[in-house]
Amino acid sequence: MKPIPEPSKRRLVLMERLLSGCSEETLSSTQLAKLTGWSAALIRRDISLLDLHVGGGNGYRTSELQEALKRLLADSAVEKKCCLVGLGRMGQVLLDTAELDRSSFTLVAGFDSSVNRTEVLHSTFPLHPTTLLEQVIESEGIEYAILTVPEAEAQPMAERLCACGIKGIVNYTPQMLIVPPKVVVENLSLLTALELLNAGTSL
Amino acid sequence: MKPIPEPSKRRLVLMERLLSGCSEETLSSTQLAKLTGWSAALIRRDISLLDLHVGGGNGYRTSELQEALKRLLADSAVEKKCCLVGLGRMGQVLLDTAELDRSSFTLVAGFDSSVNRTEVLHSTFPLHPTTLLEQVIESEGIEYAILTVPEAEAQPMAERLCACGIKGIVNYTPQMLIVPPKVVVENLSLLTALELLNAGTSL
DNA sequence: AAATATCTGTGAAATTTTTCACAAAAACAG
DNA sequence: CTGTTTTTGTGAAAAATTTCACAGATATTT
Repeated sequence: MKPIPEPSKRRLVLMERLLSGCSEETLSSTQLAKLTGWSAALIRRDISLLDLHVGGGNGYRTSELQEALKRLLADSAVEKKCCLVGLGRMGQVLLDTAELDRSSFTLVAGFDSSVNRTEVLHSTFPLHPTTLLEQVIESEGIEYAILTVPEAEAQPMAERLCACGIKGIVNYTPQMLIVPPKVVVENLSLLTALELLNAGTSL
Repeated sequence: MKPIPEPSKRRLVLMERLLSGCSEETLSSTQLAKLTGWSAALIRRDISLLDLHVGGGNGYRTSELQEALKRLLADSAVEKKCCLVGLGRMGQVLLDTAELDRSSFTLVAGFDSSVNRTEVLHSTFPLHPTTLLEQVIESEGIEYAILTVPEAEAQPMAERLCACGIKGIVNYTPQMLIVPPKVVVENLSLLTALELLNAGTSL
């Protein structure tokens, strides 16, 4: 498949999120431009990556567009297994989040260095001590990790995750992770986000 | 001040985060390239935006570089006031996060539609019912909002925030927010992050 | 202090991304 | 069915970003 430009990927993901909360029957590139703030031409070129070919006339049928986006972005039917590493306050909130329910991502394991926590906490999927990290990730075929450990443990834990073949990490700590080129990281720390906001408004 | 390219901003923010957990005395562009995965030339051009002018020889002094980054990114000494909108499970975790402690961002108010919550929860800063949102934001001069309300309330709440002059929103909901061009949004939802990871590894 | 080695800062080239502009496709009206 | 309107999809131009390559600056060695 032809490679998709990095900026386009980010926009397509956001567009899919936009559509999931949109009630319009059809949407033209101009309408989408109004909603997103991106130019209509850019939106058309992004969507052209989906090979929809609706031609002219009315814009895109919302459901069709969203379906195509989901197909491209989440490989649709294929379930992607994820694990939660660190079951402190933040980890516990994510334990039973409904956010992934209608997606192709599934939480299948949680890890914490405190056996107390892994035994006391209640969850729909199994919780293990961190000692079993490598073993469980490999046997379950887990692809993505959600990192919610204390800042000081973030880098060492990232290294263990990379060593056992994880493909991507959602990093909730403010520490920037150093990982091999193959591994992708998305940073979700509050501090990083605020710095980006501030850079966006004032620079 | 000359405008900073969008991709550079994101890298500079991450570089600042990297340095905060780095023990080296000095760092050359080549070393930084190894750590970050970006090219050395790109790193030099990004850093040149800081007007450091260390010349040749050894690389950059880590502390000096970090200081310059902080100065550029967070406007250093000036405190930026933030508020937390939505005090559910996620909001409660952020209520007493230490993450912003050594930064120039300060949480100065929390809001929730349930008066029960605003009265029962304990915090170092005042918690208000959502009815007072506009009033408190304006009187306190709050610049940034952290949005942790249920998905269905995200868009209406974003509109209220924009209407009272907020400059940026950290969006913890998976819903993409529609905001005026002046307002900046950073999306921190788990689902969005996983979709981006997946797009990064497979497209 | 001269020679050598290392590294930054930056024009200029290369590449990537976005915008422009318009032909062709679809809807619709009379 | 013909003309009018709307809108997509996409070459080609423009703009933005990244890489190349090297002069010049700083450190180090002999």
